[in-house]
Amino acid sequence: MTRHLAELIRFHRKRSGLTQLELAEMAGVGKNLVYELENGKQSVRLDNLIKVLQVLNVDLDFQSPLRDSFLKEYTDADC
Amino acid sequence: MTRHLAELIRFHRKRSGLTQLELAEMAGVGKNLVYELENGKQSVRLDNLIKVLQVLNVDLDFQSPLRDSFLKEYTDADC
DNA sequence: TTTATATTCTCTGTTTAAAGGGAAATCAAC
DNA sequence: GTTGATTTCCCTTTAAACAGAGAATATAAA
Repeated sequence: MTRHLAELIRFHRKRSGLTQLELAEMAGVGKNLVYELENGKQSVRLDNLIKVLQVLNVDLDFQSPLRDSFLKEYTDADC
Repeated sequence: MTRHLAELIRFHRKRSGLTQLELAEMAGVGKNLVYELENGKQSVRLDNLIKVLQVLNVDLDFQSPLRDSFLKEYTDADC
């Protein structure tokens, strides 16, 4: 799953014609972090990951197996 | 966006009938981390976030605006 | 009310992510 | 081959994430 993330980042970076260093600078993170992201490091900080993904125009979202219809009605209640 | 994440975690935790402490123990993280997640802390570690989301049966995925058809043909090439 | 439970929010020590530098290794084009 | 660019991987330092404990503040039920 994070192997997938690593490949995704490298894929989109290359597709954007950026080097690791360029991506790092655009994202405002260190060059080593981009290298580590592309090599499957799990324990990166979420905010740094998001900064990198934003440069690549990739956004992450959260999937629940619950039906939308159920979530909606559940949310309309208090909770 | 991370405000959204915070609410999402709290929502699914409550829906699961878990306390912050119980969720933390099931996920193998500290109780403070769950509290911080539910209060929008951005700089959490990705692996810890994933552990919490797994307990709640929420998975995260990555969305690219590129058409799947384009991605497929692009992947079939080298890159 | 009282009691129990949950959450909020502090503090402290340990661990480690991250940055920056640098050098070897890999890759590319010429 | 040579050259230049990129990536890999090392090191050191600094900042901060994290865990765990505890206390104060809700929250809710009896």
